[in-house]
Amino acid sequence: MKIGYPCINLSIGCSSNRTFRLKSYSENRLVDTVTNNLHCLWKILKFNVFHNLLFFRITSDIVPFASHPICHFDWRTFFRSELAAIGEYIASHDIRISMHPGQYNVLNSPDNDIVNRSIKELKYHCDFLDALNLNAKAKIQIHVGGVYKEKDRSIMRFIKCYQNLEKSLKQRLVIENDERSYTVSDCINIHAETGVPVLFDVFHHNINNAGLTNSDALSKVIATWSNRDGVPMIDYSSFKGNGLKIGHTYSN
DNA sequence: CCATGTCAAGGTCAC
DNA sequence: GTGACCTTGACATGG
Repeated sequence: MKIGYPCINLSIGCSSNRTFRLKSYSENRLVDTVTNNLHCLWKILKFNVFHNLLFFRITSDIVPFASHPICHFDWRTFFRSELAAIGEYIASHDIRISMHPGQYNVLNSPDNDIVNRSIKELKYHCDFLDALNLNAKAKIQIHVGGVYKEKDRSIMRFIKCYQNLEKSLKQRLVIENDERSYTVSDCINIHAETGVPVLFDVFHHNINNAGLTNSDALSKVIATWSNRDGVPMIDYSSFKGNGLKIGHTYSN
């Protein structure tokens, strides 16, 4: 089993999440920021290897505004050698990688523009992992999306959209149960139609479990991961007594 | 220099 | 109907 954490390392004094305001966008600003972010990512990964933390979620901010219409910069070519070097380090130390695009990615929205923007953003994540030359075990985790007061049809829209995604993206995409709308059981049903692996978020499940125990949920989600997808990923986080969220760990 | 309002984006719920 | 919340930090403005 591998254990890790998402995005931010509080111990080494750099951030791979650095970004800037859209208003201050420029190519120079982007290059500066991505240079910093990749450099810091590299430091984080080395720190992680030293501490035997072989699972890491790379921040979506690693290339700010990558899928925004304002960005025409070919960052994959510009940073080719750095990206390849980081990818090689990841592969040689057998580090497991995930990414988790934010809540604005909604593949089942009734609004086509929102769906298309979401696909573009997911493609950026896919491009980044591709640029690291990582195999299909490096995953992109998303939630199913909105309910729109018609859950069955909303699930159908997700399935249709997923089926029409290009293969390279489908190979990396996994869905995660959320705390409100789509439970593990819902995700398992979507898996049955699409084959998409289900990432088990224990914390969300304990808020909204639809009568399924942790251990039943666990055995069901594990079965959705094939050899090509790698060891199943689990998202585990906890609350401090006062209700503040104190952190995440992940295992796989 | 520091405090604090705001940041690309959607959906849901409390009020 | 408005605003807080979501993975949370960090940018950017005004003092």
